[in-house]
Amino acid sequence: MDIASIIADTQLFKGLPNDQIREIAGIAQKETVGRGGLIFADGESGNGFYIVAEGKIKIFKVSLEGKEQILHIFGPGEPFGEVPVFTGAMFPANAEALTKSTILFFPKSAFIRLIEQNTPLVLNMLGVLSKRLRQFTIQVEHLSLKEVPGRLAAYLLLLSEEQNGALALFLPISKGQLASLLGTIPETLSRIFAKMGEKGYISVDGREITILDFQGLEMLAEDGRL
Amino acid sequence: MDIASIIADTQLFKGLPNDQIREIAGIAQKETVGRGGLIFADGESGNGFYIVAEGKIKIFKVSLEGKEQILHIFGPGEPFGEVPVFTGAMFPANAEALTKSTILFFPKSAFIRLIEQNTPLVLNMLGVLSKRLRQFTIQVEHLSLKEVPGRLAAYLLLLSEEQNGALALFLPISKGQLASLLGTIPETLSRIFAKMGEKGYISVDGREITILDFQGLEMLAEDGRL
DNA sequence: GATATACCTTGACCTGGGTCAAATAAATAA
DNA sequence: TTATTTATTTGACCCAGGTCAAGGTATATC
Repeated sequence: MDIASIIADTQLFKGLPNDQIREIAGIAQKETVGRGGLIFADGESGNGFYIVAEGKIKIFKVSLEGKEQILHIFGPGEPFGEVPVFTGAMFPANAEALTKSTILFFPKSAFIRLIEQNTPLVLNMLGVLSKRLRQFTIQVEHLSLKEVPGRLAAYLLLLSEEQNGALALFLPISKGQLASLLGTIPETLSRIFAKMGEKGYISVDGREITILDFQGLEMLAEDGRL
Repeated sequence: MDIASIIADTQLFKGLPNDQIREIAGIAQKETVGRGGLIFADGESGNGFYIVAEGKIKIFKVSLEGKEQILHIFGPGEPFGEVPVFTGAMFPANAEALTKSTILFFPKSAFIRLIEQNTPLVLNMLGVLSKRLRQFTIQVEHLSLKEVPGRLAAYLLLLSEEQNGALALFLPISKGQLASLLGTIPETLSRIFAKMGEKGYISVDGREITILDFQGLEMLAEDGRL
């Protein structure tokens, strides 16, 4: 698959005329990373940003004790690592491939040159950043205003929504990764999955989750006591 | 003070030519809010964004049980409420004046028109959003990877840095607000202030904090055990 | 200056969820 | 398949920090 057709249906570049797309594709460099491969590290200086072409990339922080907190998991079409491009500062987190992945790298200088001539692109970029900002709002809200069962319930409802209302869900990431994404640890997540099963909210079979009590889950996500 | 001179030295509009500034000032509406006044509420649709001219505005979420989590506190020159302008979605949080404040409102339609003609403005806007994104990265990191003493230490160091290295600090917000900003409650914050005093890191007298052991605070902010 | 209204502190107590350890179960490699 | 690594679950235990309750101290209003 060539670069132009990959980027043509990303949030960031959609709606741009074909010649623009080709121009942008011209500055992108395709790269491959193996599972577990580090793409950039917290504190490194960035001279460009990325878009996922294939695979899954996690953005995360690590504490001194080695505990990890996932900030985002990005899939095909999603940009990441843009912060240094517009602030000049360092990457604020780490990026690592969760699976063997193909990514596109957009060098800062060439991209800034493009952006200076093109307003729809710029509005897309603003839209992407704003959406991400809103996601963070929700993440902070969950971390400090909800308990872990509430966060898990909210996550499952989000998954269901993404799969247009399906009740049979398949976790897109491992339970260990999910624990980190929810700001907890695998042991705790495991216990909560078990308890949500016992109480009849869901049934769990490996990565396959079936929602048995949608309304109940919604209540759990809201006021959170399991 | 007229609108043009207020906005001329904001992050967002600095560096723009004078006639541009005047044009932008033309679309802004000055408003006044009393202490405790609500500017917008979580879930409301936004048809514009704001810049603080005078006073202090807190952006926050509230849980069903009424616990509040401050996401940001913005002062003069700082924009807020921009997310709906670029996503079309609702405000993701509440905004309330902490003190009697003057704010400028920029209607969405007029602002989008401006942005479409002007690239330095657009790059400023991208810079502002990116910086805020980085702040959220840090906030999530603190909430899930640090304990409360570490967060407080990091906050005090940030304050010191903002007051170019001063060791005698004055809290810009009440301790209750600070508790919410750090993702905890006043009781816990109070105890931690007391303990940090006993251990000789700081001395506390109302809102006046003096840093006695800068290095110690840095260690506390890093690996966090008090 | 008195009275009301925040704001802050301290104590006693409890619980969500973390740590440590060990047993399975899956997944990947050989 | 078998071996080996990696992911998940379960149990026993513990502690940071939350809740509830009671004073204490500013700050504002009349």
